Amino acid sequence: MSAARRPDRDATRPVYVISVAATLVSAHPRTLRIYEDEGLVCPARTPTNIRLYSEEDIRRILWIRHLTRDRGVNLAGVRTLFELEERLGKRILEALYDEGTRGRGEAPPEPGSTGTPDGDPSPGR
Amino acid sequence: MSAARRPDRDATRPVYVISVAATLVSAHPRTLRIYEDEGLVCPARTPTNIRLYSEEDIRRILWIRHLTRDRGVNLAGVRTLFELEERLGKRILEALYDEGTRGRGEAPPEPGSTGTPDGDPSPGR
DNA sequence: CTTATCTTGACAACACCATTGTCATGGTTT
DNA sequence: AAACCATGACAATGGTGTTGTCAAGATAAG
Repeated sequence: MSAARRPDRDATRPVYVISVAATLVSAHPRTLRIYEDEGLVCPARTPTNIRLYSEEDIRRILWIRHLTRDRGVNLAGVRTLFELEERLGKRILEALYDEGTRGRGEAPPEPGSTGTPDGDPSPGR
Repeated sequence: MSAARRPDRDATRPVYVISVAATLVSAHPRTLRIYEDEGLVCPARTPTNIRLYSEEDIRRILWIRHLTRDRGVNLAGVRTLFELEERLGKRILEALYDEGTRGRGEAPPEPGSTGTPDGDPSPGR
């Protein structure tokens, strides 16, 4: 217990540099910078301007990858969905997964496929 | 029993053939057929298989036009947004509009009641 | 110091998508 | 008969997503 009081395990703590983050989400570092330019993810920076991604950032990117690759949504659509979620203050995206897994075996929750232990990109383990 | 609410003014009543509907939303009839193929709109059909669009269909198409043209969302994104809205059973898309109007005390969603002849949820045209 | 990795910015290739448009053949409406 | 609709096919245009590279400079770690 008391894991919630350990900042070194905080999901918001920035830890991964861009090359590691890119590996975690099976994307090119170039792609991650584009996501940032598009305002879809905002990794922290070291005092010397180096990007550091947190676990939350990774999960957010995995959502982007799922929406774009599995559902064919473009970045503008992802931005709209994120904006909607923030505006409603709810995890509305989870509703998409309930449908995907229950409706039919169309979209299994497995966006990553390069040995990533994380099979669930939904924010909220 | 019949016509208790003047069905001739029901927003769900199919009235417009495709050429008229296309004019109303400033799109090509070809585009409207694509929307239907993509499952984004489902106009009624006459017994002889002619498409007839209702006011609700028109408004739905205007949402598609707004999302695609003004926000750059692709059809897959529109489908996801519609799916999310249907799954949550709320008019979540209206939350996107508050951003454009910047009005906090916007008119509350009033489902089921189409008392106003024109709610005009469509983008400024 | 040397090496590897990071930064921004630009350029580009590849495949895919949205929209409009046309053509053809045939059914429907007026 | 004329005008419209249905389906299906084909294509052109412009845009997007992703990856990739090259450059020049800053930073981290050996």
